[in-house]
Amino acid sequence: MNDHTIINDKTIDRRQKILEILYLQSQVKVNDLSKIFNVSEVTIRNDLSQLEAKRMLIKTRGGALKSTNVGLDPNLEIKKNQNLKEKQLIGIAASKLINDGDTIILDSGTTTVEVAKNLQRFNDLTIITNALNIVNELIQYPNFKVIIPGGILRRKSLSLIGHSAETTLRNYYCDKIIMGIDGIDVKYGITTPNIEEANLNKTMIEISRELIVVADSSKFGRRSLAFISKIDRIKTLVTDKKISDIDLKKLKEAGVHVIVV
Amino acid sequence: MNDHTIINDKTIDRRQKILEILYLQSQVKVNDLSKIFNVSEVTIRNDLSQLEAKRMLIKTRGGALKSTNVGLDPNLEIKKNQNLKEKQLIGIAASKLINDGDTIILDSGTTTVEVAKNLQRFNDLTIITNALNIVNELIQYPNFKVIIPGGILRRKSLSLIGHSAETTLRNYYCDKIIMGIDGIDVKYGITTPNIEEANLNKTMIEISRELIVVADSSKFGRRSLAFISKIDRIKTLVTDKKISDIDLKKLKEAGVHVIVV
DNA sequence: ATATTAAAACGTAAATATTCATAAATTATT
DNA sequence: AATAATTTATGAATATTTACGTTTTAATAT
Repeated sequence: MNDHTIINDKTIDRRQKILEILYLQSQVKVNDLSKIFNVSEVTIRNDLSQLEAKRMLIKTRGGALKSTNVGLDPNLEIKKNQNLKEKQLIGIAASKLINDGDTIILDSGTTTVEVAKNLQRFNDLTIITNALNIVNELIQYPNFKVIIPGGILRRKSLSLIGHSAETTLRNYYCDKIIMGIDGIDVKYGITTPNIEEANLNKTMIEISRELIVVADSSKFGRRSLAFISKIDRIKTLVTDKKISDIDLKKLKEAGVHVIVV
Repeated sequence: MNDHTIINDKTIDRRQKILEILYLQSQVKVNDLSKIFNVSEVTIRNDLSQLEAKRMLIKTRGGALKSTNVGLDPNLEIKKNQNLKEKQLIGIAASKLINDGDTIILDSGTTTVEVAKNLQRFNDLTIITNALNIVNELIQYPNFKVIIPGGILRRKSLSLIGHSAETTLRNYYCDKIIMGIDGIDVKYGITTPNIEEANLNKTMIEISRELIVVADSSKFGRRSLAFISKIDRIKTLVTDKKISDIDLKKLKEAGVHVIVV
């Protein structure tokens, strides 16, 4: 496959790269890796054994395959980017639903970050967000008014939650809310794993005229702990083309405008 | 680890340079650094351990990698920062004024960031801050309760200001506020260039039992636009040894406890 | 189909090299 | 003199390669 060698004497770094290659190509071979990193095959086997012991891959004869339960390991940055391309397309499409002058809420989440990255064309937006990684993106737009309701830091989602956040939010009324969610089920509605986050989301929806949901197709059929809203409250849903025909049909029946990218 | 470690100039310089090299090259090796700085590998390993404890890098066998910082803007750390060495020493000294269990306000500013970097030894702190770069540091301490009053983003200081911030703040009462300022004059008091920021600072002082000011010596004799407080409200001031004897004398006469690093 | 066989991949162990953690001794620094 | 910072020294842990015998695979002959 690839002849040229990467010079690298860092064991940990090599193992990280092995994982990256594995995630790009779904499988790796011992002899390939040996050539790529310019180390003996025994070393590569040793690497694969170590990684297998940490359940980050499954060894096979001649190489290794992706682990099935990698999703359980929160440290894997790689997984975060798995549907990145879909999320980027969704982000671009969702940004087109915004008009200059709008007041919008940008909810926390990796998909909504992609929306925040695509706001260059606007001159005048007021954006309310409780997610610090969204704020980080918004800093680049010098003219936007950025309002952070505040609250108690939730590290896992880098968002601010709690009673005071909800109280502050009720002082505002918005044109649109763009919300990322953890699960969407055409029957049960949209859900998220954290109860407090769900409460905040409910408040956000209440103070917004229009609910836009961004969700890649992997979120469909998934049902998380905390309920946020029924499907028919959604005005527009932006997702990718891997959505099933059945889901698509049911969404349209519920009056949801679906944009597929 | 020692709670009362005082770090000298050379060490701080070397560690800062290690970080700079790390950010330029994405990885550093123990043996390279040992040659570059002409110190033993044990010293370098010690440096890397200290920096890892502050979540500024990740140690690997043979060296270190960039921290997979989940925070907001890791590259800003290396940004040019005047009097950095003094501020680092002030930050370490000021952190010793905090007790486990305290509720404190950490104001925005480059010196207060240095305080936030030195809170490893605490198990239980509640920290109220309106500065996003401070929050960025606080993310690393999993047990601290971090409260952000919220407000409108002021990009220049990465802080949140406005009426709602002040309203929310008045719900709290704190043991200590650690405040960074722009100017301090023994006659006129402490000042800052932004009026809204000054208003917020006044509120912060009102809800705090104890005012601690951190200010490197370059701030003395400087008078900014907006007044924050008189000198005698300050309980403790932490500054560096370039402070003049006259200033030092007058501060002590006003009842301010001065810590010189 | 079944047996045979060569190539590929494997595991294991021994030898070597690196890197590490630790503690005691030494050298600044205050 | 006391505290920090650093170095030296040492044994432990980890990483890597080479070597060698075994197992698996897959192609070929029976």
